[in-house]
Amino acid sequence: MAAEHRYDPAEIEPRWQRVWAEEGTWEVSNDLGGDPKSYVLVMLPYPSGEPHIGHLKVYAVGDAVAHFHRRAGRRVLNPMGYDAFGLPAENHAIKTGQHPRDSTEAAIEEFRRQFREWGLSIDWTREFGTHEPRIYRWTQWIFLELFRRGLAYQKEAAVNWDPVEETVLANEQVIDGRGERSGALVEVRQLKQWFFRITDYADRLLAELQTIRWPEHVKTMQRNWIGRSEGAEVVFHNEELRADYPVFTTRPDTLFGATFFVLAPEHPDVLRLAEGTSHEAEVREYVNRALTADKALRGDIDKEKTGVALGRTVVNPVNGEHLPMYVADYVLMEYGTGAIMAVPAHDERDFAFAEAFGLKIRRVIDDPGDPEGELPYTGNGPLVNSAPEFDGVHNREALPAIVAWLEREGKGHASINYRLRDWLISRQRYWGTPIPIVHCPRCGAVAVPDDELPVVLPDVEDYKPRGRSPLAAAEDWVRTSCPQCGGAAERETDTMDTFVDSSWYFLRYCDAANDEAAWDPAIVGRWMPVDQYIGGVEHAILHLLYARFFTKALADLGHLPEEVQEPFAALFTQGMILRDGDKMSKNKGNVVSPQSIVERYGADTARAYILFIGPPDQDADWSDTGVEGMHRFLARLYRLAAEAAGELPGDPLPDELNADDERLLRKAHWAIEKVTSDMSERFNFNTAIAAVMELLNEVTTVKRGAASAGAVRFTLASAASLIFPFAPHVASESYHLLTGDRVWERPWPSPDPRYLETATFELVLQVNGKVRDRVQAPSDASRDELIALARASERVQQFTDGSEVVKEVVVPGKLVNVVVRAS
RNA sequence: GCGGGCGUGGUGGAAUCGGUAGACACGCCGGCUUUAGGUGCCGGUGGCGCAAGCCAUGGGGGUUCAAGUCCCUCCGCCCGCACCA
Repeated sequence: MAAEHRYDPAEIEPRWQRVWAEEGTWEVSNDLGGDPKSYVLVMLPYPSGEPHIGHLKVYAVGDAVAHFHRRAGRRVLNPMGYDAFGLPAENHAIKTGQHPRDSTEAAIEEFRRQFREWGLSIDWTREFGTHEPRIYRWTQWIFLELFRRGLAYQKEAAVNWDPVEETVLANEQVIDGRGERSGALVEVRQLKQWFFRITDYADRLLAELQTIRWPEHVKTMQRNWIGRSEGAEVVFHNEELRADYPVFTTRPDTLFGATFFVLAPEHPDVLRLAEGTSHEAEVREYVNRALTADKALRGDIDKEKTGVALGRTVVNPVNGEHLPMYVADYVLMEYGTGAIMAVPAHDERDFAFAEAFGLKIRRVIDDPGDPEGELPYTGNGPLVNSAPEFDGVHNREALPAIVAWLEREGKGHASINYRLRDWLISRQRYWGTPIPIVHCPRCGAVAVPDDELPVVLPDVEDYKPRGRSPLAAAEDWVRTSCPQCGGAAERETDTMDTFVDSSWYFLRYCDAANDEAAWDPAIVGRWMPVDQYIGGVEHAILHLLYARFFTKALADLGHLPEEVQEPFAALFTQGMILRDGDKMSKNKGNVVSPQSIVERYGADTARAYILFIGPPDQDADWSDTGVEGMHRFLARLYRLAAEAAGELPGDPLPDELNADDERLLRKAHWAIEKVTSDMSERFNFNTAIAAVMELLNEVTTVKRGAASAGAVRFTLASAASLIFPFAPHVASESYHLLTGDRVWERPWPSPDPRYLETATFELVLQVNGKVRDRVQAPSDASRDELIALARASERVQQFTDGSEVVKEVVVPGKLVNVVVRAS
C-alpha cells in the first residue's frame, strides 16, 4: 500500500513551482484596487557562497506570514533583493583577483536558485541587488539630497580606524573597542570624513519608538544607544588663558561639591594649558600614551585611575573657588564637552581619582538614612555645605533652582546630551557605492549633478586598500572637472558604508521598476510602512536605527508621504539554529546546509521542520532524526489524501453525521481555530503545526470506524489547507487531489462555532487541589449541578469520607475542588 | 556593576487569564505486516512503588481552595550595555 502512493517531493515540488512561476502567482500590482495591503519583509540577504540554515529559517517564517496574510484577503508585497556591496567579496578579490562583481553575482545566482527551490512566494519582478548601477544611482541621489539639506557633511574628527580592514568604521561597528568584522583593536585617527547628521533625529528616534510594535529588548537597546541625558551645561573659566570651559553634568545639584576639573587627553586645549608650566613634559607624555593606547583597555572600568595635573585652575561659577585642572583618560572626548567638573563625594569615578591623587572631597548631600555615611554617596537627600539658600533643600528640588540661577547669571543653562554620534559613512574601500562628490580647489566639495548619476564604480587593477581608497588609483576616473566652475577637480574616492544601501531598499521594492525616480511617493505611500519585518536581532541598533533615520529624513525632505515616519510597524527577530547546543560553523564542522536537506527530504519538510523545532524567536537545536519525523508526517498527509481521492470520489458531507463524522468535524474546526490564533495573535508556528498533526492523527484513529467519506475528505482538505503556509507544495498537491481546487486561491478557513461547542465536557474533580476523578458533565450545567456531580463521585467520596467539607470551589466548564478538613 | 531573557521527562518543546503538568514530535521498549527496506500499522514510555498511592516544572520559603504560572530569596546559563559625567 505504501508503494502505491509514495510521497515524492522531487516530483511534486518542481511541478507546483512551475505553475507559480508561469502564472506569476505571487506577483502583486501597485494598483491595490481598494483591497487591504500587507507588506511582509524579511531582511535582505548578503549574498556570499550559498544560503545557510539561518536563511532557510528566516524565509520560512516570512513566507508563512505572507501566505497567511494573502489567504486572509490582503494584497501582499513579499519581495527579494541582495545586499550586494561589502567587504567579504572585496577581500576575496584581493586574494584571488576575481572581480567582486563576478563573485557576488555568482552568489546571487545561487541564492536565487535555492530560494526558488524552497518555493518561496516572492514577487520576483521586483528583485534587485544594491550593487547594480540602476540602484546605487538612487543611493547616490539620496546622499546628495541629504548633502543639499546639510544632513550629510564632511568634517575632520577622531575616528575609528580598523587596521586590518584598512578603513574607518562607524561607532556602531565597533564592539568592545574592536572592529565588528575583523575583530582587530581599533585605532583612533584624525581624518576628514563624511557623516550623516543622525544626531539631529535623536529625540524623534527615541520618542517614536513608542509608536511601533517591536520586541521590548530591541527598543531598549536603541534607547540605550541613543542615550539621552538631561542636565545642564555649566561654564568654568580659566583666568590665565581667559578661556571658558563648559561641562555637561546631569548633577548640577552637586556643583558646590566640585573640587577639581578634568579634561580628556584629546581635548584640544590640553597642551596649550600645560605649556610653560612645570608639568608640560609630563602632560605631553601622558597625552601621547593615552592617544596611542587601544580603546578597549582604556575603557575598562576597573582600570586604576591615571592622570596628570596641568598646573592651572578654573573658577567654579557658583562659589568662585579655584579648582585644580587635570588631564585624565577616564574623561572621554566623544561625550559631552570632553571636560568634566569632578565631585568626588557623589561620583564613584571622581572619588577613585581623588583617592589616587589625594584630592579634597567635600560632601554636599546628606544620606537621609545615614547622614555621616560612607562616600561616595550617589543617592538623594538634603544639600549641605552649599549656599545658605540651598542648604537643607532636597537635592532634586534644588536642582532646577540651581540651573535657573546659572541661567540668570549667564554661567550655564539646562541642556540635553546624547550618547549617539553622527553616522560616519566614508569607507576607504572599493566595493561600495561611490560618494558622488567632486572636490574643487576653488568651490570645495561640490555635488555631482543629478543628470550625471550614477557615478559608476571604475574598474581597478588592485583592490587592496593602502591607507586610502583603491579608487584613488583609477587616476583617469579621479581627474574630472568641477560641475560648478568647470576648473580641474578630483572625485571623492571613498565609498559609502553598505548600511546606507540597506537603509532605503525597502522603499525601492514598492516601485522597483521606476527609471525616472528612486520611487513615486504616492506608490510608496500605498505599501509603507512594512507591516511585518523579520530578521536577526544582530541588527538591533545598526540597520534598524539607520533605516528609521532615513525614513524620517526622507519624509522631512518631502520624498515620502508625511504619515510614513517609521519604516517597520512590527518587528520579529528570529533565533539561531544550533547544532548540539553550538553555533554552526565551518571551523567546528557541524554545518547542515539547506541544500542537502532539500535534496534529501524536499523543501516542504525542511521548511516545516525548522518551524516545528520550537518557537521561532528562540534558538533551536537541529536534529537529524527530527527532520525525518516531519518527512513522515507530510508523507502520511499525502498518502491519506491520495487514498481518499482515489477511493471516495467527490463525496460531499452527509446530511446526517454519525459519531465518527462528528468527531472528525469537531477536531477539524478545533484545528482551524487553533492554527488561526497561533498565526495571527502570536508567531507560534510550532504549536500550529502540532495542531495539524493532531488533526491527521484523528483521521488515522477514526478511519477504521464508520466515518463517512465526505467527513474524511473534509478533514484531510482542512489539514492540507492549514499546513499550506509551512509546506506549500505538498499542501497544494493534497488539496488539489481532494477538491480539484488550488488551495492558495481559497480563503483561509474559519471555524464553525457549532463544532467548537460541545454538549458535554470533562469535569475535573479535585479534593484539596488534587485530581481524584474526571466525569462527563453537561456544558450548560449550573454550579449546583456540578457540585452534585462531584459529591456523587465514588472517588471523591473516598477522599472526603470522615472529613468535614469546608468549601466547594467551582470553575465553570473546568473543575470542582472540594476542600475538606480532617475532623 | 547595570538592564533584559531563560531554567519543565532521555531530547526539542506544550500548558494563551492562577484551574487536568508533560500537547505534538524525536528517541527508546514491545508487537504485527512486509521484507530489498532509513517502509507502514498497533501498543507502551516523567520518577518511585506489586498495588493503593506518593513524589515531580533549578534550590529554599511565601500567598492561595488551587502555583510551571504571582511574591521573596538563592543558584546556574544566555544576551545586551558598561569610566556616558
